[in-house]
Amino acid sequence: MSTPTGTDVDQSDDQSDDLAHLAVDLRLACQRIARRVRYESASAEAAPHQLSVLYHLDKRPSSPGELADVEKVSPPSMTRTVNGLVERGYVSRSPHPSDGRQVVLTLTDLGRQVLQVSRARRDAWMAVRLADLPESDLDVLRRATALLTEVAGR
Amino acid sequence: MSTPTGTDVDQSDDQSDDLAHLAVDLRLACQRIARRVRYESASAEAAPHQLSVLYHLDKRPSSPGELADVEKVSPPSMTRTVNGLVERGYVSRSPHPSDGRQVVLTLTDLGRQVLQVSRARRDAWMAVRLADLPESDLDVLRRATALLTEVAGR
DNA sequence: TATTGTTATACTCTATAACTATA
DNA sequence: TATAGTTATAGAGTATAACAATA
Repeated sequence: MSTPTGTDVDQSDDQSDDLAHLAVDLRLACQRIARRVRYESASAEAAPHQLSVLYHLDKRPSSPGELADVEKVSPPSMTRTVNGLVERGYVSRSPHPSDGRQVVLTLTDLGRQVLQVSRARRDAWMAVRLADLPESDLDVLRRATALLTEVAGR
Repeated sequence: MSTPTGTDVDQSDDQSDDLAHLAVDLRLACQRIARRVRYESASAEAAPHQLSVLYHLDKRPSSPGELADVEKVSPPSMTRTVNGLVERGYVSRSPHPSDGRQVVLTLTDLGRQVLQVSRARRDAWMAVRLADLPESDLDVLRRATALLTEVAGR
């Protein structure tokens, strides 16, 4: 009763050819990576949810409503987040050219700098770890990346 | 200016043999998986951080302090989380046999049930997706899982 | 009347500091 | 005096409801 099926993943797992076991192990591995990355890329300049908005605005200027949709957050929450970014000078508000109700949010140069620093620090962690691996392992990870992206997308 | 270095990962990436590119793509893939899993396994019975504690207690009874360490959370936060779990009847407090200062937290039968349901729902999502893949892909993912676990652990 | 965005208010999770009990 | 845990208090982030401005 106290040692159920799929939890004991930390130990070496001889029976990992089972699909369910792979699902559990793979999920755990991805979650650990995500957690580490989040931890390693923590930034004094901007919190994770703020960075996420900056990343989006780097792709294109957007309205608060669009950001709320994309980030799966309520409009008031996004207003609050955006306020913080505007106060710090990372984002600027401007009126929508044709629709007076809307607001256009744009990344400032300072915001772009913050993004660049954060991006560098975040990716450095993973890159350093990959650098230790032999080419054969890297190849496995390359193919796995494509598969994981597929799996996550559906 | 608005299309910097490492962001354009969503597009097909012909030059993905580059280590830095792999780092970015792999990170993104893991983050997407983690996000999806979190979304898919959301439970009315217990919030993510509560489930995380239940998972740990399923491995072995622990003290609040140990849980706070493992979960990288402050002791007061863990007290609060544990209180919620005790109130719901998922966890029971008992005195430490030799050290009167410590408290031993144990998963109750009800807690184990909650865990089981959550686990089933969470893993179902990933397992269903993996079931579609050919054996060769599964093999890649098996090897990648081991590598990712290694990478995340260091 | 519908939509976009903001303000008002409340709830949850988190943290630091102070306190109690035991070692 | 140091350690384990809790309580007190405050600070982020989020949500729903109500409101203002525009379409």
